[in-house]
Amino acid sequence: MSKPSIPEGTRDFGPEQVRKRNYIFDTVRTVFAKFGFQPLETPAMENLSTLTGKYGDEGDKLLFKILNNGDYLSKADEQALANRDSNKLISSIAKRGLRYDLTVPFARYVVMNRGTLSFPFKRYQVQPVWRADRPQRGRYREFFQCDADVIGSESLHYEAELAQIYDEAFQELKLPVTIKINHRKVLFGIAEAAGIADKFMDMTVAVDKLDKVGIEGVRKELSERGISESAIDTIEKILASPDLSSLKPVFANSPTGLEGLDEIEKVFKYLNAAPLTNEIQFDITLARGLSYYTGCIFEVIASGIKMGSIGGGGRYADLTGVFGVPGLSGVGISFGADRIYDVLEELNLFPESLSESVKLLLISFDEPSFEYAFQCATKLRKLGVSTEIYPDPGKLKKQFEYAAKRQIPFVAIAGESEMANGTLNLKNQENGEQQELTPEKIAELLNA
RNA sequence: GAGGUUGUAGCUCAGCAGGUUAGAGCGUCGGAUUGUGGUUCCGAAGGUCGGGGGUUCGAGCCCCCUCUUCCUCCCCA
Repeated sequence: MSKPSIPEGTRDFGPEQVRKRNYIFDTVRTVFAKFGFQPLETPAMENLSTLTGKYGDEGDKLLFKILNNGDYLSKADEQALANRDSNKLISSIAKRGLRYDLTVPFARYVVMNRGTLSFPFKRYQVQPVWRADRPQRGRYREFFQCDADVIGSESLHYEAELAQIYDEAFQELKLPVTIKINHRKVLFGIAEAAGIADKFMDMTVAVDKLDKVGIEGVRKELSERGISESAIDTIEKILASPDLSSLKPVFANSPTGLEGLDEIEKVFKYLNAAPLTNEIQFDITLARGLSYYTGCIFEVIASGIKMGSIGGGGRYADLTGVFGVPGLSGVGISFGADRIYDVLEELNLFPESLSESVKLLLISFDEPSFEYAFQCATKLRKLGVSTEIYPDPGKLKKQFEYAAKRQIPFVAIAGESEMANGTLNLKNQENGEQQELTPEKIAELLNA
């Protein structure tokens, strides 16, 4: 028997970690609810047909597939098996997969329940997703996303509201961030202005790396992707003027690009009326999520720390279309809870109060006083005090040490004299003050 | 998925061209202290040296495979 282990890229969460994670989830959920989003949960596994083809070729590779139950090989594609063609074999031996994000399952849900939903439908969802990526810092194979999406409206004020949600949530978490915004039509506008609309994808992938590899790196990659020198020069010129108004003349011949600029301007107009705490900036190099985004796109970066994006989102004009219901435009954002956790931990931003679990520990000397303490514990819990009783009566030193290690703020001694008086000797572990009180008085004091 | 990297006590790490019973600090447990904690002192427990195979008289150390960690690419939260 070998030592037990857990799969690559997964983690256990101890009591302290769960408390901290819940702090993030609760914060985000509260903000979502305040903006009128309703909770939704979907299964960990989806039919593979729901998931494949939604995230691009890369995404399909990163999907976890679930092997069919039973004698799955009896129904396997003989030819694919003989040819060792894994890709072709999959559909015949796996019909389900683990969810890769929350947006596609949401779209699937909307389509299945379109008859009963009233639009625009706003939902939030906090659940784990799985990706067969190679794990790294801030990158896990199982991680939680906290999504808020609204489907069934093209109103740009939702883009502004989602930016406000980011702003408010990170303000609550005391984590300074930069919210980046761009528009896929603006990206398309660049390609159009450079006369390489057919190479739009290649251009976007390259341009996205500007802050990482610099302009020379981008030029090199554009060139490698078969884009002409003159087009590259145009692109460079556009990238060098990443100001909304200065882009308008450049996009004179790109109606799509102008449309994108207009939409971003409108979002900014809404936001100007109610300034955000965190910085929001237009970033013309921001690409992300090419699979289904069509309008505004967002990304959130934590300030002052090296970590990938901790949030992202955007508008997808027709995600439900692939499930047979076209014409429903949606927009949504996602919080990467695990990365936010890592950042908060590294910057020491979790509140102290999270470590406090039980408020009171009862300790005793012998069987009679233990029985008395047990009764007191029952009474105190009824009065709303989270109480624990030390299981082995006897040496006080040991029991006090337990309280100290567990960081329990109050200890109450149940001894002979206390038993006689119907009281407990309550000690404040922080300042050492001690007083003899009835359980009722103690509850009153600790609940205050 | 490609390349690199890491793995010794619960935790952080030592370890000698390959040479007998693998060490330290912290933590844990017991005692000094039989109604009072995070200090001090004393003592103890705890290791298939990630796992499997190989080379060797002999492997924690060398070779192969595998798992895991972190990193770069890809991509993303």
